[in-house]
Amino acid sequence: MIELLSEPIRRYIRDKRWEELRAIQKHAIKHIMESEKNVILSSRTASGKTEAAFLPMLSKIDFNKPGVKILYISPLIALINDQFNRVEELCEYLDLPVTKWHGEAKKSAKENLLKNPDGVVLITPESIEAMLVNKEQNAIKLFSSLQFVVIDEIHSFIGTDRGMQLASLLSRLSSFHTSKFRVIGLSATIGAIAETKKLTGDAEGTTLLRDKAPKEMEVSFRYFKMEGAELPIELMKDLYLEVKDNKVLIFPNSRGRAEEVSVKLKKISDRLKGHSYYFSHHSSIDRELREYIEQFAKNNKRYPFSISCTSTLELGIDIGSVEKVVQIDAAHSISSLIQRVGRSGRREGEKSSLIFYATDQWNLLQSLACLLLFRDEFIEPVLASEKPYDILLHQMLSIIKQTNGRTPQQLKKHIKENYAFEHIQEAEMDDVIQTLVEKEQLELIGGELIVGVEGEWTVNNKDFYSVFRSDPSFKIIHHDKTIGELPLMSAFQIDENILLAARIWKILEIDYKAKKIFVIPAKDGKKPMFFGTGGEVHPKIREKMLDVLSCQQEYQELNEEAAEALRLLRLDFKCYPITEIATQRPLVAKHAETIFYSFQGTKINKSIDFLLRLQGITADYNDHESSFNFKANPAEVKAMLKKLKASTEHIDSALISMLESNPAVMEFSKWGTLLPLQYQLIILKLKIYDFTHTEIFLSTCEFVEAQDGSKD
DNA sequence: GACCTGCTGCGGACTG
Repeated sequence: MIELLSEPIRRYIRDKRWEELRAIQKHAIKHIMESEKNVILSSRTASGKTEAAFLPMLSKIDFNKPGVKILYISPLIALINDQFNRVEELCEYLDLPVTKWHGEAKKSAKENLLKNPDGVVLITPESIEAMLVNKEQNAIKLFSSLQFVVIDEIHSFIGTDRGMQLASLLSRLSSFHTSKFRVIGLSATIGAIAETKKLTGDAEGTTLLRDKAPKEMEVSFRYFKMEGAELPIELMKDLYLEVKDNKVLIFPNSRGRAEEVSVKLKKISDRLKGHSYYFSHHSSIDRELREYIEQFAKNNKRYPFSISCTSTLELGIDIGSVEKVVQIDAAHSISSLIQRVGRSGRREGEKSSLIFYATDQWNLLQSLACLLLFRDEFIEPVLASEKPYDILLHQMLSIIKQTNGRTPQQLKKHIKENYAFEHIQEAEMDDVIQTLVEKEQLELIGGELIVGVEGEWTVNNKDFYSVFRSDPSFKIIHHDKTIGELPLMSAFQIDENILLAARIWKILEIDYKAKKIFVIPAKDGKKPMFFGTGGEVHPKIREKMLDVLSCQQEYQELNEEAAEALRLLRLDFKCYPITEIATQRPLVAKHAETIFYSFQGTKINKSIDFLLRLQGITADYNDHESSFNFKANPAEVKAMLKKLKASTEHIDSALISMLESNPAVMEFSKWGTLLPLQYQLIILKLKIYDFTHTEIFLSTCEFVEAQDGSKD
């Protein structure tokens, strides 16, 4: 395969003394060198995907064409900085310049590139947006003869607003071109092949190359029942013994819990004279501090460490030799579990090691279901929206600013040529333009649309370039040093203690105007509170949970306490015999109450909850257990649930009045709040609810009641 | 019962 590569690249491989190319690299070289198609490369983390893409790309590019040759797009700045060194080392063999272009990159480097556009540019989607909006000329100068576009961690864009924005940006970049650039996508997990291919703009012209070679994995489950709000001390002691001599990542699912874990481990370690390398890593921790932790984990070979983190350490930079991954309570998705497991045993021949801690029966069941689906190679399928009206609105504003004004016809022509919006009709574009004019985001003057009075505020704000929302927060400061940022909330009080960056702090002073909180170290404290919107669990996970509950299979990975917890939960459901996992659901009568276990995904549960409220029926809905608790007998509950199906025709008007009375409902979509109500409705029904599958579920659902009749 | 991501241009003060 090496003979296909250019001489300088072969020299690079010789100098690196690689004995052999990896499987994904061989395939990538063949496909990139010998065809003109787009390519998606999928193989597990640390399998050399970056080289798999760059070795053949750099062999194939035409050096005689002017401008930047390869545009590498990454979802994270940290990843750009990490990849820069690898790509630069490779490009030195070709005398090809490599430039970082993101918000924190040096301005001088960007100016150099503009003077002499060439080589490889590493960029974020938001920086592309900013360049198009503010300096279209720069974008033309740099990017009008691109030969390759690389999208790293491509799965993180699929099915998201940011992915739609990226598709639109690629389409806008390609309009500067006379010839086509090829797209190369890189990922460790591909759950939605068709959607991933679509992101390139040419699904048919895209080949997926996948190396599925599995990694050996050791798994164990532990069970420690949590009473109250804090993790059980027994769990912490067990966890301490597990982590004290190893390099470990701990995923406890929330920032508050991450702080609780690192503070408590540190305390135990202090008492037992263990090491002190216990850290927390999440978005509220100051960037410099996070980088220090990443560098420590990456460069240190000798010392054990434990980093208690959120999804900040799921993607991106290689933090080196992690020996164990600990998951406390169920991960919210399989794809996230895959990324987390992939963080350990990254060296060739090393095993991955994964320990699950569950703090209640339902979390145990969900974790087990996730592991089984993971082994079945199931990944949540993600569907990109065919009608991303909110992203359309944002891109319309962006195009008008970029072009200094366009007639409505010209604007619509841009949109029609943009593959991100291929399913949106002209009449729908007219509606969005009209609402932008009504809200003075745009203004129609002399037949031309320009940025309106309100629009000036929108497009000239630095928050314009992203499609995701960011909330205001307070800086936490100790001795002029920023430790991190916490979301704005009234609960902050002087003398109160908070946990942040694996330490306890006492609040000295709050400066509301400057949004700063001054702190000093303290001895004891509580978790910081964070606000979230609630996780979304896929229906397949819930179905698997019901499957595990209904069968008699025993699992080697469960320790004694975990096995006992599962046995007891199975016992609770023993008299509700389920044989059809797809349709049968338990209806549990208890005293004067009846509990309906839907074993459905979060969207369907939310839809059922909404329909119940619409009927004026009160039921206590708990997504964690996927249950609805009614103050009624089973016969009444059955009748109520069957009747729900009939109420679906009133959904739209009910949702519209909800949007009218409470516009905050739409805040999950940054640009959606500017849309006309009927379009807000469509986005709401797609992103938060799923009435279509709810209706199917309710009409096929068979309620299973207690068989022995002994349950009252 | 959630998590994460990104950022221009300009004026003015300051540093070497």
